[in-house]
Amino acid sequence: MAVRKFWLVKSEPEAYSFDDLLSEEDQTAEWDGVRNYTARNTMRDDMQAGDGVLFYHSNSKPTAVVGYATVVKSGYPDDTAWDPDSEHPDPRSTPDNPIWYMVDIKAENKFRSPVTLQQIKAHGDLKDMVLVNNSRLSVQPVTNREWKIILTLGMDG
DNA sequence: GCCAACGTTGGC
DNA sequence: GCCAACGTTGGC
Repeated sequence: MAVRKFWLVKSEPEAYSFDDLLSEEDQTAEWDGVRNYTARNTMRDDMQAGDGVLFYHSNSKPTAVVGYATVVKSGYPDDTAWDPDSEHPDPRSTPDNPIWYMVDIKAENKFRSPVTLQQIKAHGDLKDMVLVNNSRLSVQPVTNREWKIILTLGMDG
């Protein structure tokens, strides 16, 4: 079995919040609509069932990791790309030649205390997080150590 | 609402 | 292949 890896996904809570994920059937949703090549590559090539996912709220008060989820289905073509009625249609992407990919994630736990960006920036062992250094990437890797620290802060903090 | 940082597009 | 212009993200 492959080594479990860890990731962070961002969402504006007004668009889709962690509570929205929790209220899905099976607390599971397709992580669709991502239209950035770096994030696409991560979902298509790297994310595997069983991996851990931190769920971050951007453009919110406060901006924070609010819970965590698990990847339940690895990368597969994002069919919303060729749906003209979807929120992020891209006519260049077709079923025969998909450009964009998504994964399925399942909510696990909501944090008792959200871990704010402010906390993360102030924490010596979290300063190197991609979140801090490339604030725009919406699907990004998290180290094993960062995962443990944030889970501890969120569940016990 | 502002604006810096970043990603993408498209002319050359 | 370069790079200027443009659009978007996201913190503040």
